[in-house]
Amino acid sequence: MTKIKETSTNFENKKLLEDECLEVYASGIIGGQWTLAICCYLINGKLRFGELKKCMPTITERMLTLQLRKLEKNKIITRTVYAEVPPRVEYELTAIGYQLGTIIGELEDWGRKHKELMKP
Amino acid sequence: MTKIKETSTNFENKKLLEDECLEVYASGIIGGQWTLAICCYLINGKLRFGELKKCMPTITERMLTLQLRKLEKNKIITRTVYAEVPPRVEYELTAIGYQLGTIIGELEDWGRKHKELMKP
DNA sequence: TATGATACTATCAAAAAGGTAAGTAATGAC
DNA sequence: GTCATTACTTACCTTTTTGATAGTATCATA
Repeated sequence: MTKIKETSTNFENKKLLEDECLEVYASGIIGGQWTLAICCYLINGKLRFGELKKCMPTITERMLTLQLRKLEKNKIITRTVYAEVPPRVEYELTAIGYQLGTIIGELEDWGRKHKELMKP
Repeated sequence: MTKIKETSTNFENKKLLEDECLEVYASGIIGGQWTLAICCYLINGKLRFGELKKCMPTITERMLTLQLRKLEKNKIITRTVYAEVPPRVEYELTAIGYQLGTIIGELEDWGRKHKELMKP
């Protein structure tokens, strides 16, 4: 998750697919390794950087930052900085972010069924 | 998409997240670059390898094979080989595969809204 | 005998994603 | 003056995913 090379075949392919396939487009936005997890925690209300980190003890600060930036850029969350020391920054889902709730619920149900199916 | 290193931190992190978060688990299964697209085409009925390829002209045969194998391993699709020459292989969604229909629909709706929102 | 169709495999290289570790800025508490 | 706190940033490295290209098997047809 650094800069992407806008000349790669990979980049072209992604763009083409997302252009003609809204579900691929959507999954590209919420599809990062930690993205959905972050949204899950935020769906219960805003959280600070450090609180999110505590929710996901294995994420590195770098990754958390990158994911949050990406989510912010995609208008899934808002970022509010309070001019205090030490700094306080709060993250909250936007309207369209909260609308992921349904999808998250569906994924959860489907995931449960699927996991059950794969058990034996 | 070849063999994974089961000792990497990355692998550990994924496993942990998927263990405690069913939506992350689910998104891991349908989250590949071409996975959802394949499912979308299959949702209208079974297709042959070559037909899928025609649906997605930019996918390489290697990638298509890899994705189909992964989907098969995860019991999202079935693979039927007919003993003919030249060979004929058909892919079809399983029951749990077809149940992705709801999620795909939701993703589509959300994607449309989101795309609209990002326009200006 | 050569060609074509189909559904793959096998290598190798490139790109993207993720991890490690160290450093920064501001300020209040000690 | 040193330390702790918080939310990062930076540089570098490893792992994972994806792409490019060429090759395989089988038989029917030309």
